[in-house]
Parts: sequence; C-alpha cells; structure tokens
Amino acid sequence: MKIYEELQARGLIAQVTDEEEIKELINNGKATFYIGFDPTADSLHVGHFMALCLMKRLQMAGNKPIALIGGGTAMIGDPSGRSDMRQMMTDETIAHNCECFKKQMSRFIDFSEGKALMVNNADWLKSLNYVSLLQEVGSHFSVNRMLTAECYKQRMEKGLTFLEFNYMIMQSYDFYELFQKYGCNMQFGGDDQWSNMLGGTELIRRKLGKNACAMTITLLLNSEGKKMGKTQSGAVWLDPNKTSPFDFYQYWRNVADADVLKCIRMLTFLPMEQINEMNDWEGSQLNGAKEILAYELTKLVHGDIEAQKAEASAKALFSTGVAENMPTCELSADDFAEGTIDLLTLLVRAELASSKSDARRAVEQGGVMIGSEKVTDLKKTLQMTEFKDEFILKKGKKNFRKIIVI
RNA sequence: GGAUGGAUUCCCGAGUGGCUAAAGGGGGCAGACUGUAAAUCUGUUGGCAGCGCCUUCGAAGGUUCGAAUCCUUCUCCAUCCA
Repeated sequence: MKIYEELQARGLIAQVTDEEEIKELINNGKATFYIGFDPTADSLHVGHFMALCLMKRLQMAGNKPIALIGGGTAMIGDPSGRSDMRQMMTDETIAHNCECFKKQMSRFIDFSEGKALMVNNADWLKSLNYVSLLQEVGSHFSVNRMLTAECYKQRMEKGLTFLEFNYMIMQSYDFYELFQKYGCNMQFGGDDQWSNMLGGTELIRRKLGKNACAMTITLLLNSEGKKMGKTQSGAVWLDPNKTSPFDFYQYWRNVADADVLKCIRMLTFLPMEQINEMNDWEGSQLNGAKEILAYELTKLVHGDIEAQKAEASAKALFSTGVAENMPTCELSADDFAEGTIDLLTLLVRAELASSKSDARRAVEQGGVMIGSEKVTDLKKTLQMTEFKDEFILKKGKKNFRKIIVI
C-alpha cells in the first residue's frame, strides 16, 4: 500500500486540493511539505502529535518535512475555530515556547543530514514592511472572500479584530516564503486550517503562477464530537513533566468504546492488517484494544520503558491495588504537625482533592480508601510512625497515590 | 462621536433591596450498576479551624439596619446611527 492510500485507509485525510497531484507527489517522495505549529504553550499536546505522526509517515515515504514554528503568527493569534480572542503572549513566552517545541519535535522527526528542516516564521514575518506587504500581498486577497471563509464564521458573531483577521494573510505568506526558499510544494494541517491553507496556495498561484497543494488531516474527535486530547484539567501534554506517562497511558486506556479503533487507526503505526483484525471486536473485548492503543501511544511519546512501566502499573493497580510505578506523593517531616497528619490534609497534599472541602466530600461519600480499607472518619489522623511502610491512598475508582515519607 | 442593550459562581443562564453561597441546565466529582466503556439512577459541586465565620455576582466609590439587586464614575462587549 502506498502512503497516500495508507493515509486514506487510516482515515487521516480530510480535504485535499488536488488528489491526483498529491498522490503523485507523496507516493513518489517528491513532496517537500510543511506543517505549522503555533507555540501557544510550553509543550506540544495530542493535537500536535497527529501532525507529527503524519510528518513521520511522510518522511518514511521519502518526502521532506519542514516543521514551521509559528513564532511570528503566535503574535497574531489564529481565530480559526475559536469563539474568543487568544490571550496575547509576551515575546519572551513565545521564544521560550519555541525552544520547548524544538526539543520535543526532535524526538519524533529525524532532522539529521537535512532530512527535515525546522524554521521559525518570526524570522521573516517580523521584518515585513506594512506598506509593501499591503501592496505585494494584500492586493491578492479579497475581503469579500475572506469573510465567507469558514474559519471566520464563528467569529463574525462574537467579534473579530483586524489583528486576527490578518492571520490568514500571514499564514499564506509563510507558504509563499517556504515555496520560494525551500521549494516547499505542500502544506498539511488540521482541518480547521483549510481556509488558511487555501490562502497560501492561491497566493502562490497569483504571485508566481505556480501550483502548490494543501491537504488537511481529519480532526480527532470523540463520539460526542469533542476534540480528543483534552481533559477537565486541560490538554494531554507530551511533556512527561506536565502529563506523566502513567496519566498519558490512562487517558488512552479510558477512551470510549466507540473511539478506540479510530484512535488506533489514526494515531498508531500498527500495520493496517493488524488493525483490521480488531474491527469486529466488541463489548469487553475492546478493553484489549484500549490496552494496545494506550501502550502504543505511550511508547511513541515516552519510549518503550516508560510504556511498559505504565502498562504494568495500570494492570497491577486495577487488579491488586498495588503497583511498583504509580503516581507517588512524597511527604517530608514538614508535612506533619507534631508527628501527625490528618486525612483531609493528606488528600489535598497528594493532589487527590482540590481543597479540604473537596476532600471532606469525597470521604463523606465513601470514595476514599487507605489500602483496601474504606475510610469514613472525617477526623482520621495518621501518625508519622505509621508510614514506615508505604501505603496506597485512593480516591474514587481511578485515582491512586502511593504515599511515602522521605 | 451618538443611541440602546449587556457583563452573575467552571460554562450557559435565572435572579432586580432581606427567605441568595445565589433557580435550572451542562460539565466535574463521588456512590450504585459494569468491562478502568457507554447509558441510567442517586448524592454532591466557593473557602475555612463543619452547622458558625469568611470571600463571590465586570471595577471602584456611595445610599441603606441590610445590595448581585438602588445611585455615581470607570472598564469591557454587542447592536444600530455617524
């Protein structure tokens, strides 16, 4: 199976400008393509992960990726798919985020010997001259058409600033710049980027009379239509310090039945034959698929060893309630008042409860366990001497914390 | 620049002097049921040294025994007119 057909089979392709041309390019390793990443946080998350995987797949098929870090566009803020304006970031934050992105990306993409490039659009966007830009680029854009673009629709109701309105122009300019400088003939991106990307292909056609292609990746939505990779407390990050490998594993272990196979297809590198075998799995059998999904993704992001640890911990934890590698809370003597700590404080300290009131509620509702003992006494206290052996504190069914005193 | 409407707890949204830590829904959390799933049902959902106190209704002042609610100024948003 050629790469284009594989992407198709995995359900990764959302929209393309010219199917035949794109097939020809990427199946024969003739594409130099770019994907842009706006450094809006200090770590990549699951959404970026899909794009990185795509880069990797295409690189393996002989195409040349350019990772574009949007140090310049981040200063504008992409209004696509947003109902509110982005928080403005300082230059220092953006620069810092760019650095973080670079490090993380290098783990996925092979940048050695010019097999891939990494560029930052701040390098050319920041030095643009307003009047000449208006003349050279602005004259090729029709406001009428821009306003009908899907990505602005939502914002037409809530309000859109001129700054954000220009995001499309900047992204188009990026493509134009990369086309000339590196012969970049394709752009990939999330499906919400479609109109921004078309802006680029059109700019290239009008200014240079040349053809460039664009293709969008299907957004990873769950069965409820929400973007995956988000939890209550925020995104699922790729940085182990922001989302531990264990939590990362658990996120995928817990996806809904309806979403497992889609995730396996779109996110893992397992061969299609193997995935197709799972097609008619149902009921509790899908738990097996979830384990595969969680393991494969953890392996891709955090490596073999971490993935094994996370898997072993999760299995042990949910069968015996004890595991080698599990989220741990280390207490020091300072956490004890006269050698004692009360349960509610401990729950907060272990990050199992957001406040003491929250901890109290959890206990009142019978959700807290020490080891295998349910605790109902709100005033329970623990002596420091009882901590000689580590023990497991549990809130609800899925929140475990090993408590140790150092 | 002018006119009008608006800003409420994580989100949406009721509340227009005391009964309001603030209806209802969503989301979250916990329990039951299960397969670490979904659906469903139940409870819960500002904080603290639990039954009392403190902080909260865009911001700052003021009126009042008492304000999310009334007045003043300010900030922001939307719509219409220029």
